[in-house]
Amino acid sequence: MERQRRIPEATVARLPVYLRTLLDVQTDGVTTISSERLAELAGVNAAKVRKDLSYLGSFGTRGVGYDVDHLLVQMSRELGLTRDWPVAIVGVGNLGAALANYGGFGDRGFPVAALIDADPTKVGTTLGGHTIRHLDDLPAVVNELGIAIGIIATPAAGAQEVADRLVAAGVTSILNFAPAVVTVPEQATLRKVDLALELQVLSFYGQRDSIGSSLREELGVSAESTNSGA
Amino acid sequence: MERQRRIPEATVARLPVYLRTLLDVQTDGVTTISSERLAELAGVNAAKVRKDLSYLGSFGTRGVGYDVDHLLVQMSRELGLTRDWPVAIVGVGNLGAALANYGGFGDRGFPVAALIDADPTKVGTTLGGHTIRHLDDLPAVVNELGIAIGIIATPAAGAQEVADRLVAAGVTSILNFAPAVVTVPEQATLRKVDLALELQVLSFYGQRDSIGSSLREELGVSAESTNSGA
DNA sequence: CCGACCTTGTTCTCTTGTTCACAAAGTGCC
DNA sequence: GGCACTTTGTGAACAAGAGAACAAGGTCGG
Repeated sequence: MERQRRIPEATVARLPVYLRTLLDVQTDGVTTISSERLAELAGVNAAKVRKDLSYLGSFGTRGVGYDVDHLLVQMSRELGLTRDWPVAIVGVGNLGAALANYGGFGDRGFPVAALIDADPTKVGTTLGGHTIRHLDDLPAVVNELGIAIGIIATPAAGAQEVADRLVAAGVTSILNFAPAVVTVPEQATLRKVDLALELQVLSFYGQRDSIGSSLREELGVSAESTNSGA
Repeated sequence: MERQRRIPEATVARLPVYLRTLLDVQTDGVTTISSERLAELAGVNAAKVRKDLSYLGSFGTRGVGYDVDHLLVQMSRELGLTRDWPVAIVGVGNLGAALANYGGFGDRGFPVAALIDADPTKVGTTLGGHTIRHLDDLPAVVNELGIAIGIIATPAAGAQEVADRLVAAGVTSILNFAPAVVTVPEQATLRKVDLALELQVLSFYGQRDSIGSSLREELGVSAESTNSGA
């Protein structure tokens, strides 16, 4: 009987939410948690929680719930959080600098290990304890520091080239902040954070609501409406 | 024959990508574009592009393609980008300050109109041309400045309260950067940007790849692997 | 004016994801 | 030890989304 190790993408994206929730309740001294409670705290459906957790092969106890510590161990292991993943930030402009200074990464297993930029006037300067290296040095930097994840924080125009260079240097996990469509070969994993997109989506639903409410004002009808996201 | 005005959520999230792509090609002087080409530039499937665009009721011309200008007008209208959406950033820490200074919002119809914080030592100070106001002033600020969108950039602990206050003040579009689960009433729209989550998802797939490649090394097999996101 | 060619719009099928509902399994009181 | 109660794990129904395929509609050269 072979282990069914194919975790759906949607589930993978929820595991970090469960993880964070579990860390919270663990801090509060909770040792056991039901799918119902976890669902409530994580903002999802209880059945979904159970199904998601079942992919981990992690067993809860019927009539009781899940052991928080055990679940955390399983989940951390599955997510690969038992080791550090050194991150390189490419593009030290406004956003890149903010990310470099953020600091919220290191304690969570994603230490910022390198800052990269293509601007010669920036190269050599220091930020948050790191000397900015030139984009051309990327392969060396990746090698020296064991970079596992690349964060693209360049303007849109440079994003694809940076992605290509990252992949060429052996970095197969990339997080793109640039407002541009970037593609990577199948071996690599790319995720994106797109501020403008998020705002425009909000605009879309906001407009709906506005139309709705002005209509409602006119008609004197009570509200009812859209929800999405989180 | 009633207009079929229900645009799927997945489509809504792609419209901004098409929009950006179309603006790019428009700059290059392109006046007509086929679904095939648009799909290539936007990194999606051509059939998906056609289906998405058909929701706009926007007609292309068979044998020719879509008129870029016309498509842009339709799309901007549908996304509600014909007006400005003043944004309030709540939480002027590292991230909040970076967002305030970013500036990439204003020119795209999302002017940062207010900065809010709960820390009395920050209130009254100026950043990027805005005086930081106290969280308690939120209702007044929203009213005065016509705030349409709230960005939560506080620590996790304060996020839910800020969301509640935003909604209470009449802001129904919220973008949450705090690493916390936040819920809003149905009338409101919430979207989230979760750095830690993205990195952990990359970690998950990265680990797979690593396992895969060490396995491949051992076995001398050629590569094949996971891709997700963008 | 016709025919070859192109590209859209849409239907159909398949896959992925969500939710319900319930049997199986364990706890703890009496 | 047995029984009432709780909660998991999962099968099955349902919903949403992706992609292939193709007919309908339009262009353009001759």
